[in-house]
Amino acid sequence: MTESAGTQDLILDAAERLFARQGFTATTIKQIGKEAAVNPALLYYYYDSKETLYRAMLQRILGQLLTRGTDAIEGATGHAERIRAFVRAQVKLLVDHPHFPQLFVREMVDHQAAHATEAITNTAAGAFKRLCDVIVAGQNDGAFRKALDPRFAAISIISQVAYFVIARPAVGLLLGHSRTGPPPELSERFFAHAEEWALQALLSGSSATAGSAQ
Amino acid sequence: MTESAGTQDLILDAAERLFARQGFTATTIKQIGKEAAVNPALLYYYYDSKETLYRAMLQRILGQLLTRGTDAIEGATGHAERIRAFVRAQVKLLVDHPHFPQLFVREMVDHQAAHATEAITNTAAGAFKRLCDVIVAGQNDGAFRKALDPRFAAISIISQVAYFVIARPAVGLLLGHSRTGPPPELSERFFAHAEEWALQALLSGSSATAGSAQ
DNA sequence: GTCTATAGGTGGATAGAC
DNA sequence: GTCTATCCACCTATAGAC
Repeated sequence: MTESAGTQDLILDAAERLFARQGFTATTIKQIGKEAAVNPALLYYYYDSKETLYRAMLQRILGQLLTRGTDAIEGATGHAERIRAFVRAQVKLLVDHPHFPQLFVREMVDHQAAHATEAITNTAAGAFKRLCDVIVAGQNDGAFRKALDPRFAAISIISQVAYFVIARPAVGLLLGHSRTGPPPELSERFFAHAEEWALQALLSGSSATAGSAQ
Repeated sequence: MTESAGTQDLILDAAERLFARQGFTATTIKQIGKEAAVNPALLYYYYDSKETLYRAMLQRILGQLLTRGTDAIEGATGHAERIRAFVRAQVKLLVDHPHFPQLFVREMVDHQAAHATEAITNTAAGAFKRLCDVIVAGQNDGAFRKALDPRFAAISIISQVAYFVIARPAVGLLLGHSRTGPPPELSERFFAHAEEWALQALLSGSSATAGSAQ
């Protein structure tokens, strides 16, 4: 289909890189033009304004993420495996779209998710709800603790990997490395840990109640 | 001491609000002057540049956070209570300094924590290490699972509350509310959940191994 | 569709009066 | 210490040739 990437794709790709790295205000039209190797004035042929370009860029990446189902969950057998599959899918998504975490968090702090409201609402009705359903199913089968609020549990599960990639510089420093983040091998180990952690928090049958451990 | 807040404090307060809300580039000197009710040119009497002002503002809030110990941990008796105390201290810190999460995350994405490296390193040697020590102590006493990497466990614990406040608009939407975030009562319940979640993930004595739950 | 040239506006920063 | 006035650089956006 797109044998050679069209001019629009070049522009959107460049905009995605720069907006992710520098944010909306710090990124200039001229930078985007240079990064995309097209004339800056050309951006106004395709988009009405910088704001419009930003929205188009954001909608494109959000669309890519949404179409990408969480089918891995259904494929997995057993409650525990479904949870693991979800975490692995989350990791894969963030690894495949390295710009997403920064764009997402910028959209949070810069616009209170104003441009991503619809996408997040769809996520709430899609992937997030599926994770909640898996948790509820596990609770009904007695595998997972019934005292848990499934929505809260889902957020706790998501937060581990999300925070790890968003606060990458801090995590790097906390783990004794540099602000460029932990080395890949260590990240891999954390992601494996995240699966275990989520499962242990979910599983019923703990011999000690939370309040009694000394 | 500071009967009436000095001009510098007015400026730093205004800068803190605006930098947190809008970020470095989107915030102008004139806005800060207006917000602080002082003449914009006056900022250059106290600070060499916008960059210098930003750094002063950031160092001030980081200093406030660092001096604030995690003494609650030592005060608590029992491994479980120490974990709970840590999470509660984290929540209190973020509630008392509502600008901090946004400033922190902006420093991550905008500068890769370049201006916060020292503060984070101190955290790594302070509060974070204390949390790790509590986990190790619990492991040595057989209360907490020995298979856990204490540093990873600490990050998983921290991530829950951190992500909740950073991604507040998304969390609000996922929980069925608006992008202004979940209502206070719901946030309180999540923070209580976060304590339980962390403990259950830590506690040993789960009857099922993670891999065998069906 | 793509480029040149430039208008119009704003931002960071300074000079200098008070 | 605080304010007025202003300079210069740069940014978004447009007009118009090709």
